Amino acid sequence: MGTINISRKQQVILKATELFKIKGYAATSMRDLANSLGIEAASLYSHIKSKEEILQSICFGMADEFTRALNAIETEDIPSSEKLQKGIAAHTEVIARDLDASAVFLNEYRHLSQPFLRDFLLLRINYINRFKKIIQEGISRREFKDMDEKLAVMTIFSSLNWMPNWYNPMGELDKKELGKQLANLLINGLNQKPL
Amino acid sequence: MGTINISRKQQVILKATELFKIKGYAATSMRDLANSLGIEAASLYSHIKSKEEILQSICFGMADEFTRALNAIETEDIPSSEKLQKGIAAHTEVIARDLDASAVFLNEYRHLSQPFLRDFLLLRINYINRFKKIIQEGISRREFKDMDEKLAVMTIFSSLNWMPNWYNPMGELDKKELGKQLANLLINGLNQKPL
DNA sequence: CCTACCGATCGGTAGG
DNA sequence: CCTACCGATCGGTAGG
Repeated sequence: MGTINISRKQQVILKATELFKIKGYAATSMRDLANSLGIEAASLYSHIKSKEEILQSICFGMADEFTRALNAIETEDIPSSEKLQKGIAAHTEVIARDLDASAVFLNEYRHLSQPFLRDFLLLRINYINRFKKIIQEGISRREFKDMDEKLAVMTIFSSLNWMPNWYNPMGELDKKELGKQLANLLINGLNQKPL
Repeated sequence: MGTINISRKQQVILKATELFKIKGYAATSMRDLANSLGIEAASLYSHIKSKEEILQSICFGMADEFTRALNAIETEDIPSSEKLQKGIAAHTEVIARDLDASAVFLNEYRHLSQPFLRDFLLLRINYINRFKKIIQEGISRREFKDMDEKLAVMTIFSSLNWMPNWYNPMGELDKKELGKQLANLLINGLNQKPL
């Protein structure tokens, strides 16, 4: 339970996150993971209880990050478009901070066993509903156009959640700028504003 | 090679598509597939050569559908926003026509072995670049706002490609309306137009 | 962190 | 489409 053990466990989880992203959870074996850490497969089990425990810690850890990022924004008394813009920026920030873990969170959660899968899906639906409320509010205030709410919220999430598949943090677009441009594109569209 | 064999092979691929979507390619065993067809695992091999052959036929079949849907649109002499709107509608139509195969195409292609993976990725990058050109054209004509092109094209694709995760063809939003609303949201944004 | 090993399951073949 | 079976690999344990 000393510092060394804790740190080693984190190394294991970090490397597993990387492999789960690249190959997928099911196609990543404990031997793959052990090899890329330079140890034997059996040795992993002095750090973690099971393969799934790693997936659980990634999925629920990220769920917690997303949830907390939204907490501050939700109750502010500002226009819906500003609230949405801040929500998008917060979500983008969490993803950009850890692209590998985000990819696993987004694509591999389905390999959680019960009751973890059920719990995870509840957290996710709650989070989505909080964004949905912001959009509904904006529509009822006639700030946003009157459109299918599910389509609007899913379009926003999909745009944000595809990021791990293309965003290069070393590229010319930095995290802050990315969040701003994404929010602007979704709220104001691709077309030039009329003068 | 009679009609019965061909039809049975299609049944196998159809059921495999469904399972690959739900459980993922790696986590779906040939015994899972055989069981859900009511036969023994070994019997599958009189219809298909290997597990991966199924994945190949799904991935390359869908790639072909997407490519062909775009062909007619590209060369029309119309405003960029109209071209983009038609491209989005065509892409949406292909996805909505087969949500399961689309999900496999989008998420499971990475389990293709070489040289299939390489070929697949080439087809995909070509397709994305065709959309990118439409956007670049619109920006240079000052029809679209001046923004990061990669971000714009990735945002559009992500919105379209998330559909298999949420769209219910039995719901209140029909395919045509979906394509229209998606294109409208991406091109004009969520905000109300100023009067 | 290792050696040695477990029962279960994998994709696939032989032969009918 | 089946029975019978293959070698390889899986996640994980015992014991040190």
